[in-house]
Amino acid sequence: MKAAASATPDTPLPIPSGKEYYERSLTVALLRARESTMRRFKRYADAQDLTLPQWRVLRALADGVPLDAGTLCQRCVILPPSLTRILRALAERGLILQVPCTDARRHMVTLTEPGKALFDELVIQSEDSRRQIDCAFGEDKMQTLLDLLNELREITEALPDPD
Amino acid sequence: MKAAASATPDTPLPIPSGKEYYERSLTVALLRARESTMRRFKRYADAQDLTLPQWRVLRALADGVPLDAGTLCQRCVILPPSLTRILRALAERGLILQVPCTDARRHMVTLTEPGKALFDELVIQSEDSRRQIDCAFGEDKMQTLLDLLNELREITEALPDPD
DNA sequence: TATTGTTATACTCTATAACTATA
DNA sequence: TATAGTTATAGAGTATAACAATA
Repeated sequence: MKAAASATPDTPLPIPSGKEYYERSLTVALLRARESTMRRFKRYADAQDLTLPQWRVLRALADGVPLDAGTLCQRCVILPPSLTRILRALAERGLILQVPCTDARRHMVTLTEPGKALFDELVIQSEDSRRQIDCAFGEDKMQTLLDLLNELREITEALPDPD
Repeated sequence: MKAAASATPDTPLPIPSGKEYYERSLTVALLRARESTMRRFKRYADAQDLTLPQWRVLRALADGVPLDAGTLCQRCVILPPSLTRILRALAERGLILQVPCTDARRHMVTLTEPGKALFDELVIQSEDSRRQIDCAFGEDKMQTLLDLLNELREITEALPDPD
């Protein structure tokens, strides 16, 4: 089988055997790491009838600072049409509230008291799972990983657009 | 607002301001890092009329070792019903082929020659984007990140099931 | 009887384009 | 005219349960 392109096309890189090669893909490693950790948290969202994107929105608003739809789309990795539905669902449950904005185009929202309470409840309920992963992996490594992930994102976002 | 639970409930942790708090979530950091990097690769999949899950399946089979549906589900983070559709679509395009297995229950597949060729083409086409991210982030850090991600996954999967 | 996949079904998210309202 | 969101619509993935075939 043909190998991956290399700096010098005359010396193609061999593709190593299965697991080894497959784990070298960054995006796959990110996906699998997320799946294995997220799986442990999803049941808390389920118990509160929240989808994971909905939980991300609550988390993004958790410190009480109102945010507009565009910022929420970016931070929560949700496309605008999805966010529209999510904001409507959360508002119907009384978990968030639209707040006026000088720019009337912007859809600015903030957590209500019940919304804050629900998020705090989720944090408390999931704390054991979080700590379990933290301990098994090591707090130092976890901090290193978080820093690397955020740095990778910032650097990648700063790269010139491929379009 | 109430803060996150802590080891000693009497001293609740304060929730720091927005970006700071939000970036402390592992699963969100994983999602955002994946989004920012994946975005650069998706167009290559689009150009070949492949969805990202389909691309993962090709990648998992790239070294030529046939795999069964269960293994593919795990490695590619795809649920069985989705994989059934994906395998059917890839087989209809002649990119994969079912191979006989002593256990007739198992759906074992391997890449065809056109399948290998298409995957190799994708690797070549996306090589520049991969190298661009690698250089901007640093090869050493990238290797560290990959190792941490795979280790986190292995450790988390080994934890006792929360169910 | 347990395991491996497939089918059925409902829901959510993804993605693009067209549209509305505001700046 | 440009920007921020919403609506419309099609398609793909998510998730559960029920089912079929094989071990």
